[in-house]
Amino acid sequence: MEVLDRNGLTEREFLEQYRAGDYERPSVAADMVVFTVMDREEDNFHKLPDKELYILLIRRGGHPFLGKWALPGGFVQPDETAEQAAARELNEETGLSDVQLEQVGIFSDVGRDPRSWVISCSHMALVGSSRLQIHAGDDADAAVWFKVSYRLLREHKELFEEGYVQTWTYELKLRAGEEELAAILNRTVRAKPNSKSTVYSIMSNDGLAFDHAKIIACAIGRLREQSDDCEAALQLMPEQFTMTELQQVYEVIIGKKLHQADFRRTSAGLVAETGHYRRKAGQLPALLYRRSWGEG
Amino acid sequence: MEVLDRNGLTEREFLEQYRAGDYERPSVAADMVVFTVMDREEDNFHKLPDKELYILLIRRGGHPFLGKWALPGGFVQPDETAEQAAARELNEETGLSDVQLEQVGIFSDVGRDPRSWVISCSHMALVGSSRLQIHAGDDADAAVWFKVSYRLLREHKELFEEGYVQTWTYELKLRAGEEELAAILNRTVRAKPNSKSTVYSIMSNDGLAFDHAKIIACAIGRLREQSDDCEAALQLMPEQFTMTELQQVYEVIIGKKLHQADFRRTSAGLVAETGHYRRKAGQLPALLYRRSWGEG
DNA sequence: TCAAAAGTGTTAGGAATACACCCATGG
DNA sequence: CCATGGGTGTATTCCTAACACTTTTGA
Repeated sequence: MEVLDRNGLTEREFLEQYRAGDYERPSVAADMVVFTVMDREEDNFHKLPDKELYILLIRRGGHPFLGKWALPGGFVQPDETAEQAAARELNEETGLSDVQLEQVGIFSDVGRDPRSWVISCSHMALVGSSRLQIHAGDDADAAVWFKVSYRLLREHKELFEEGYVQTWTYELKLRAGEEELAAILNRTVRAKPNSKSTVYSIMSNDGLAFDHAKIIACAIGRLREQSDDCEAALQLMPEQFTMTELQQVYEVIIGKKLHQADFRRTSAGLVAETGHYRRKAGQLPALLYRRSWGEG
Repeated sequence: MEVLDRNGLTEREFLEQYRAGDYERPSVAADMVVFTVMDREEDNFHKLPDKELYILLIRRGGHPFLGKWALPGGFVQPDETAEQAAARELNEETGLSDVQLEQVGIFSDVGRDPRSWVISCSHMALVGSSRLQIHAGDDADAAVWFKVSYRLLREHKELFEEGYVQTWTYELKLRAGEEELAAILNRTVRAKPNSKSTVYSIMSNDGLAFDHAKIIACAIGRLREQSDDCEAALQLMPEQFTMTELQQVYEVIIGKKLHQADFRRTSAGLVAETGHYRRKAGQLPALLYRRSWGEG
């Protein structure tokens, strides 16, 4: 059935004569916060290596922010979705494919890119360290893993008659060799009877390009809050692992310690015994587990 | 300190000579799913009016999708964030301001707009029905509240060696007077050892423009899952309300019934008694409550 | 010998859930 | 009178956090 618009055109005729308006359009970048967890060297022969959270950054080779560090990413092209663009960029830069990408959000602050109008469509990904070594070095001249430290400095809450304003101040520190980047971020929640909004803002920033400190903070926040079970941790594990290793990775992700017995109980449904054991100096042999898709 | 790039330019010199590349750029639309809860007429003098969930749609007056219904929204402009654009559009179309806007996500499927490359940056908002009547009619010639029905039709899970695929099929029905829109949507989760992704897809669609059925489904899903307390419901309430009213609104949002005594216990910390009573025919007078920011 | 991890068991407290009541109202 | 909501009390189940304890290993 042909429907005519006010100019008497059918939809097909309309589309044929359609020319995109010449108003201004933004570039849309797909940026990525790629997380991994790696071991720290340990001296004590008894202790298992501690796990630490890392993200991938790339040193900028041109203006603006020349020499600063930025999230990997690139521009979305007309023949792909934002997710596909992120996956493509990740593959080009690290050789990785088949990783879970999750949207973090849109970052569209005015002036966030001094060159021109660029909106960032940010994603996060979790990549197991066992998969990393395979592809290291591709485009990795300037791509470096930075150890993440993200901690709450202070919290402030002010009550008003009709709501409240609560501010959390975080310190973000990223370290790789000599390089040390730091930023202070505020997360502000403004609650009124009919609205409640969360806003991140950068208070200080040393070494990170654009508003990427904000994107990283959002991603870490998301990582911590969304992980109510160890789903996320399981994505970072190799095929076989001990329960303690899984727990360590999970603890690094959510940023707090758990009790061993309880962790084993709650995550029992997500893993299965392999029957093999891992032997380590000075300790009891540990049963190796694998991911299980049991009856979920 | 002046850093020079490979062309010997300072950052300032670089930015002065910078011209945006002439590769293709998308238009970025800020679309909105505006929810409200309204009463249904009741015949029984004893019963309180039932609450029902509504969303706001606008009839398209031009190609493409002429005559179909679409989410309110508009294009993001260079001097505003995506959030601000959504707030501005909402204000222009309904007169509402000061509402909570939350990001639902980016929708960038290739070909989602037949005219040209348009990416939708979607938000959702909760608006109390008491605030609606004030501003009705502004631009509301074509803006209509549709009653929402969103229910699970079937669920399917298939296990593989290395993961599983789980699909939920939902029926989305929107009704306003004679107008009835319907869509069938699939939510598919693909889990593999190192990735887990959720994808929505439209199986059938009668009356909704673009991929807006998908956006609506995402927003409803978000609404239901995120609401672990009645925070969201409180945003829809007028200044004073009875606990039963609050419970009704909350039940409509999450799509299930709760027990009265338990609801009162769990939400006790979020409200405070006003001391006033509401009298209704055939019932005990009910204590009116207001929102409270107590010691949260 | 001993620090550290592997592994199992028990307990107390709190939240969620389910019922079971009684009260007041006005068509 | 009585359907309906207003409001309170209480038993039960479930989950979680916290603690306690034993075993094994190799430098």
